[in-house]
Amino acid sequence: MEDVAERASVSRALVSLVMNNSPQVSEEKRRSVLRAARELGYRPNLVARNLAQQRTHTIGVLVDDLRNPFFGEVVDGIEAEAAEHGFRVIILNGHRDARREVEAIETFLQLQVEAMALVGPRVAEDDLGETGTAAPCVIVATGAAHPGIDTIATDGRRGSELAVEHLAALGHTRIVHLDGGANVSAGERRSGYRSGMDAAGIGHLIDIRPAGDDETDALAVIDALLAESDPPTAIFAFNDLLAAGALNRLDDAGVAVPGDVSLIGFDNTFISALRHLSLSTVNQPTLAMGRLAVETLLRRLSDGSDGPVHHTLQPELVVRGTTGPPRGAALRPRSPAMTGP
Amino acid sequence: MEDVAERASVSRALVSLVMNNSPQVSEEKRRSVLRAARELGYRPNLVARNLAQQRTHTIGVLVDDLRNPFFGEVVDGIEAEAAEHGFRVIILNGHRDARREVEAIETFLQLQVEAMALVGPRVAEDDLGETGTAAPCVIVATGAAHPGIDTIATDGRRGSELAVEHLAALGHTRIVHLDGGANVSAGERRSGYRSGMDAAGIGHLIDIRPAGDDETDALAVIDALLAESDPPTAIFAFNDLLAAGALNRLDDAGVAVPGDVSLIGFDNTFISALRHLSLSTVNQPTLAMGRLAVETLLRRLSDGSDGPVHHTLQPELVVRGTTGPPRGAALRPRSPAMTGP
DNA sequence: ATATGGAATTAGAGCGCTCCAATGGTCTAT
DNA sequence: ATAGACCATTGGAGCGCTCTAATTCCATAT
Repeated sequence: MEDVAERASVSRALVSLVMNNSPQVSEEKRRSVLRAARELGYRPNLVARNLAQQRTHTIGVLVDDLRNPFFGEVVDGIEAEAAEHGFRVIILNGHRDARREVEAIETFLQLQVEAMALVGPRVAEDDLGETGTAAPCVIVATGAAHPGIDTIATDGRRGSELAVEHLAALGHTRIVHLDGGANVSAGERRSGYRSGMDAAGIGHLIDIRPAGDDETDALAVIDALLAESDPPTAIFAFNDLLAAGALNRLDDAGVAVPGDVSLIGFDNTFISALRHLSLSTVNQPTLAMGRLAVETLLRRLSDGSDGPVHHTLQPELVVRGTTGPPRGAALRPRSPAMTGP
Repeated sequence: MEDVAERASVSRALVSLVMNNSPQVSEEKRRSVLRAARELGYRPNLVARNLAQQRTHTIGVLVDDLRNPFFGEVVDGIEAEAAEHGFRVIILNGHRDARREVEAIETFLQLQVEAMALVGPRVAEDDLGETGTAAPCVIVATGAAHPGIDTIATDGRRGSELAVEHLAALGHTRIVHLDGGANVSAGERRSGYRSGMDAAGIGHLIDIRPAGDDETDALAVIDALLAESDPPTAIFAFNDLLAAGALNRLDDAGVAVPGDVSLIGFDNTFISALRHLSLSTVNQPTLAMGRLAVETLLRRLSDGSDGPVHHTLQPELVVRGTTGPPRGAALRPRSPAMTGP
């Protein structure tokens, strides 16, 4: 910078003004500074600038798992919105591990990010400690478990209800839920399953099986289900990956989907849209979630307003090829109105 | 830091030594500094440290597309290796767009990263300009197109040959290649397809159809193929996503896979492993690629050695459920030795 | 001519840290 | 007792930039 100033025969301060394209610098000097900069291959040092400004214009984004396309979509939304407001985004990987998440958050703070978005974190609110308050922080996609922090989430309860309603409307009653296990969103979806079953008048048939959130987690549960004397006619899986795993296993076992058993997932990742899988599922508005996350952070940044804000977006049912009426449903009346001879 | 020093009644310099856990500080002072730091909630400012040290211990990783699980796996390898060598990794998203990639690289340089790994970049070598030299830089997964820069890649040519060999050995001759289009790796895989066909003695049947690198890119091509009078008995797709799209379409059209047509992809993403798709494919050692990328960068960092290095890893054939002998192959001799009555 | 205001430019302190050279202290060898 | 070696500790300059307040310059008003 020194060199640029000298070559353009101006002061360092002027170079700074030009680099931040301040309006109050004469066209003439601006040109000569820019030329000098180009000739010298000058590149502003953001580290120094950040230190001097005491601002980084940076939002830290913690992603639970880079392999899960769902998170990629949310991050796309975050980046788009951040860019529109002059913020840069840097991404750190949580590796599906609460400990590494805490490390990543600490790194963000040391790097002086101005705000953080945690996408699908696994860390419990208590383990966040004062960390959550050291900079504005929003949790995306795993809302319910974090009452004390701003959150953006799809209504997992409602989403589950939609899934169950759909299955019940098709005539299913033996509907099993493959539970998300340790995943933070599991509780919410489970409770939605419960209330959905109750609402459909089949609360006495509630049947929850611990599984997980990964395609491999489905194998054992499906095997167990198939071995039972009265296997379910429909399965509601915690998420798409789990559903995909279940589909594998059902297929292996020669069980027709949706002929013998209907299957529905959650998330509407592009995987479920692959027509060969053609998985019925519940959509989360990923892009909107990302954008809303940034809006929320910016609001916190401008006014240090009060209590935590929880945004809940509405899920949507996506019916594809893995759900249908139970075998023999055509013979059974589906509603009282159709009971006649 | 000032405050911590005062509270522990030592100098600022000593606090610095403790924070970098230098060995030459007495146990007593160390303790009291750490206690003071804890009590004050002191957190070192990495921005300041980076500026003072003129080092950031950071590697910038540019990812082509956060939605593609393949890249996530490579990044996992990069992070693991980087961490072992005391480097932090920050990730920027290229959004499948060469312009945004160049911006991201510029950002990395301004942020003073010490090295960069570009994972699956779309930018051409020429458009990188002096950028590639401003810091050690390695290109991962799209080797062939960048002769002037260090690269880590799977041998796409060999991988394609493996795929074609496999199909030919099953008895296929009408093998069509769905080309990757604008994707930088397309050329290499195409040429492997060619040489594979030649080697199998069916060079005269070479048939390349422009498609793309995304599941949606397959639709039109498959429709066109099926409408022809002599449709292929086997398809080799540029990558798994494209293959998945093709599978969708074939399925829709009532074409049995592998009964009527065999299908093989490239990348071995977890999608292909979903047993319901059960896509035969060519594996790339993603983790190893990531680790090797970092090793290469570190080597450049330590000795400013000479010309560009190109690491080529070996691909592996992964046979799953979408490839089999062509219909009626049992009736046709597969090799001269079996021609007898 | 002198004062007044505004715009363009600059000097210089300061951001939070590291690192060098210098300091004081303790120990051993002469 | 003195020199030398060695250790823990410290002062202060400096990393590359920004930002405030001060300065210069010019046009306009008095």
